[in-house]
Amino acid sequence: MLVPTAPAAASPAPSFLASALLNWYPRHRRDLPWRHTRNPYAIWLSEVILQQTRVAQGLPYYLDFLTSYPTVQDLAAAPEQEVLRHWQGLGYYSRARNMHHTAQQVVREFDGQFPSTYAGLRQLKGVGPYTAAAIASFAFDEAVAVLDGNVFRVLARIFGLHSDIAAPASRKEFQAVADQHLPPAHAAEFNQAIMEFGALQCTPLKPDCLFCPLQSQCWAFQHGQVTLLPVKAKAKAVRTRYFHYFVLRHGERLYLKERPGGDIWQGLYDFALAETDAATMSAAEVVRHVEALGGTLVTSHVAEDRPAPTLRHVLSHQKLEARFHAVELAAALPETAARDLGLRSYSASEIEALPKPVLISNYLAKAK
DNA sequence: AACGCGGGGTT
DNA sequence: AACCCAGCGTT
Repeated sequence: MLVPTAPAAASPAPSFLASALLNWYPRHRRDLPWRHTRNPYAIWLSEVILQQTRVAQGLPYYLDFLTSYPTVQDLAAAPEQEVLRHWQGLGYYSRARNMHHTAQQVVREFDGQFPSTYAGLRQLKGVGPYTAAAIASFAFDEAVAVLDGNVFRVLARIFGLHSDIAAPASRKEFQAVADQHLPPAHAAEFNQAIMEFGALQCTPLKPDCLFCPLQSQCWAFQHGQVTLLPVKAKAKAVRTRYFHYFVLRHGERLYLKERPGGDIWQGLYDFALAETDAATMSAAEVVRHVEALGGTLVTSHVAEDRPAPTLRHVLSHQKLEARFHAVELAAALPETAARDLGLRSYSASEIEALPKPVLISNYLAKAK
């Protein structure tokens, strides 16, 4: 513990950055629902939803989750599949699985109370450095600076920091600067302000430097390097994958399958799948695959004249080209074979209730 | 330190 | 088409 050389009651003068941001924030802040609460559960919910997600995209999910699960006990008591269904369309589904796990842990081990410190929050699954700092400051006024994409960008420009923000080693440098400028008595306000400033004023492209209150003190503006900062390593090229889905129908029911771990969309449901290195698949090969699944086709061939509908789906790290081969079965799949393959038949209303990737939702909406 | 993990909006 | 978003967990 450092012993202050000045009287303990005297707080240091706020930095120019803190002064400017704390003046700017109340004039420009958006009115967002999670800014009206000090409830750690609601704040945690909003922060997990907003990881790598824009406010506009996350807002309806936040409202739905608070309505469906008003308390951490409600969330903990829900089946994981139902939680994933509510999360459907938000992406990065491990967030939902971790959130559900953490809700159960908070109820079981902490009597429903969230840890009230950064270090305590950091122990929770799905709560990393950013989210722990956000909850600790917003809900408990702990003096710890948040570091997210906005903060990296603002600090890089204001102070002319040229370290690659994609490199984990840069975090220490940026965290030190952020902590240095954080006014301990206004931690929550400062954290909200610097992120909002990054989101609205100091934007990635075409920042509003003309009307920026920090213009004269901004290293990047003064040196004409606003467009060059922050420095960020380019993401590696995305790979293309070719999915061939077999949409097996028997009567009014379709066969679906829960996706395993180790790939995209863990815990969500899609159809029987063959991944190949070719975009197309011959009718004969479709028949072969279906028969390998134990399926008996109504007709021995698949119509060649009606090509399988193709949907392209872009993820940040993969490009998917998916063909949907619709097949009518003459009989239900053999029980044991279906179970070994993880395939089960579902009615339309059951399918509606299953968590599904957007790609599958899009196909079902289109095929209707 | 590097990598995998979604989906959507903006330019 | 490229970039980015209130990041985190695993290896």
